[in-house]
Amino acid sequence: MPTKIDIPRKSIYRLSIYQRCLSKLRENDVDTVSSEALAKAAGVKSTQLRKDLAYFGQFGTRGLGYNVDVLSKTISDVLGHNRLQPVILVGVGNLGSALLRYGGFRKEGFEVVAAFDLAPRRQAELNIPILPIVEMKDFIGQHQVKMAILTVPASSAQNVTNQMVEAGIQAVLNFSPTVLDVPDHVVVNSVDLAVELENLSYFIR
Amino acid sequence: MPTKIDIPRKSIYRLSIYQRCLSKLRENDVDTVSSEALAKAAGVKSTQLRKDLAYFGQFGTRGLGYNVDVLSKTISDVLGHNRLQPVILVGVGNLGSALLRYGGFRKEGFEVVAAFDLAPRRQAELNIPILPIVEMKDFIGQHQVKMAILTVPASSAQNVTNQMVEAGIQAVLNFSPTVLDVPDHVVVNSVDLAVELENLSYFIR
DNA sequence: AATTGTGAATTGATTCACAGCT
DNA sequence: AGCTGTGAATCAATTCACAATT
Repeated sequence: MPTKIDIPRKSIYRLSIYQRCLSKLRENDVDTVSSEALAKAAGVKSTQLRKDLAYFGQFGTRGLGYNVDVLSKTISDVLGHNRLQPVILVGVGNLGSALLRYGGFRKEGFEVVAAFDLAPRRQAELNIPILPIVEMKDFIGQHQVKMAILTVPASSAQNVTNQMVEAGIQAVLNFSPTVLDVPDHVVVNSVDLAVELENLSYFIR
Repeated sequence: MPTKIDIPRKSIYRLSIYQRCLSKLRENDVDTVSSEALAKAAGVKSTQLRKDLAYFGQFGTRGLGYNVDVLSKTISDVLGHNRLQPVILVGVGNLGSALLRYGGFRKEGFEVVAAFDLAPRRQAELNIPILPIVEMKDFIGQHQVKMAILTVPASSAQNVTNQMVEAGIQAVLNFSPTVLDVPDHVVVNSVDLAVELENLSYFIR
């Protein structure tokens, strides 16, 4: 794992966006696209798109643009997003169970293989096991799970996170409204709905 | 509205985080806090916290720190987050109805006053009206709603957004996996779950 | 002629270092 | 003595400008 560390996280985010735009182009049987056009679809400047791609190599043809298939494949490779990645979800409340039903993850390459809760209730319509949280550590170890979605209340978020990290989780998508303290080798992305709303409300007159 | 435009959006985000940490301190009857301590709780450097606050004025006492109540009140004022802000939610699918049930918004100062869907089904357990989307424009106008949560499929997101903006919506919290095109006076914050996961997967070995 | 790829310039955000209060 | 507030310095990200390539 050589250079991963010094590529801006924002560039990685944007790669995912470019990827999505490329899929749309592919559906429409477009096979070549300029940085100008792709950047417009992704809502960024064309120079930024080119700089983002430059971190990983050269994929375009001057005078012509990018081959949609090639670029799409390349970005998939870079994002390491080729094999199905197993994920667990912890905290089967309102938000947690909605995300389980949502299911849009699978086609993006993620499979929620199990969910955990302090007091798991059977949910017939979901076809994944909902297990008591005491079994979480063993499960993570046995199934070599590296990613987790955290949808527990703020009060237990840090505690649950500690357990997950101890068991080997390396990446957490955190929906709990709290700041998580994790060791350096663990990555956390937080989505805080209240903060997003608050932020918006600042900008309206 | 003079200076709003040149304060970094990231600072505004962090204000919300500070606010949450302050609430926790208040619950514990702490009445003074240093920038060092508060910054630690928020997961940032103390100089950054002080710089963030400096955009709005001087609220601390040198040698002592900040008064928790005063600072909390001040941040509320800055965020314009004092009166209950009405919000609509559009797209009552899995994610949409989960957010409606979630309800954590109210205590943060936001009230979801109505939800809209192409084919609204009555949902007894929710005590807000779920209305057909054709009534959205009138509703926005009549109730002077300025904020919307968008949870429709990507394919209709832009179309629905155009209608909302025409009716007077000024801020959108977008969960649809697509880039929205809006006029300058409208703010969009996007939460893209698949992108967040993809981003994490890049950083695990 | 068109469009990429990239050093240089610019703009923006963070951190440092310390003067100024209490 | 301790801690805030802030100009200066550093670090990071974006945009410009244009040479290189098809």
